[in-house]
Amino acid sequence: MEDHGSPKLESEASSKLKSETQLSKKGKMVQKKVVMVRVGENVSKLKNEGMHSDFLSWRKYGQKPIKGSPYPRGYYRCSTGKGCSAKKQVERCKTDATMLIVTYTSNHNHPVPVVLSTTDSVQQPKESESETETKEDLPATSKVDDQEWIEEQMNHDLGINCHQATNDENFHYLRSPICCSEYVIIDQDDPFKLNIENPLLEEEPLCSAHLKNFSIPKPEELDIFDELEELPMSSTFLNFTMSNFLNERIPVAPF
DNA sequence: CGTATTTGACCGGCGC
DNA sequence: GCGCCGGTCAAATACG
Repeated sequence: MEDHGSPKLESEASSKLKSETQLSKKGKMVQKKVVMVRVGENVSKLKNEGMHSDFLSWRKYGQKPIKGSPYPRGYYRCSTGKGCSAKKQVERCKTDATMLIVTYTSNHNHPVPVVLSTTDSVQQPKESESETETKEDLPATSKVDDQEWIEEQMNHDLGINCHQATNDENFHYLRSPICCSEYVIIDQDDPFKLNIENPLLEEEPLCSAHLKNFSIPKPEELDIFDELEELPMSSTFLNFTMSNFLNERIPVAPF
């Protein structure tokens, strides 16, 4: 779809990922990771990054209105690797339109490109993941664009408050939710419940004040949110997604 | 023209 | 057993 002509001011502010393995309806153990991503007003702009915002190519194969939520849920399948069964679902939090709920299921059956900081290069993928990280599999369209865009966004939106991201070593952590505001761990059973109750939301993390400027949903913005195909993926989200999806490691910085 | 996205239809699981 | 709901498929459409 078309974006809404908004300037490149995407304002995702934070994300949090929870990963777990759970039994599917069929009794199979499936890995499921739920990420909440706080996005700002300009989510529509992110459409350009939506399909490869986590350095993978995601192909949308469905969208459904979800009971109890005013926003539809989008279904995406990894198209980076042939036959890759990795999927993700993207929906907007019914209680906070600025929050995106991204659920990852299945594993990638191909090397997952990681364009993270040098710190990530130290991390090793879990054996169970059966994934090897290389940067060779990067979609040509995302490799450069995302990096450039991420840096631009960080300098614009977060870097001011959270330090200037000027080198790779800082890259990862500077973009972490720890620095950059609200994030919520989603419970598989009732994500919205935790969204409301999570004390973290009330603690006003470091940069939340700044980020809230982007987070206050205005009526016209909510209209935009109705278009879930506009995938507001965040650079913060990228880092968490990639690092956790592969390594189950969340860098925790002291508050 | 090839590829990605949209969207209605279809299917299976679950609760009543 | 039936209806609801979530997830997937696939044809049509849009886009580069």
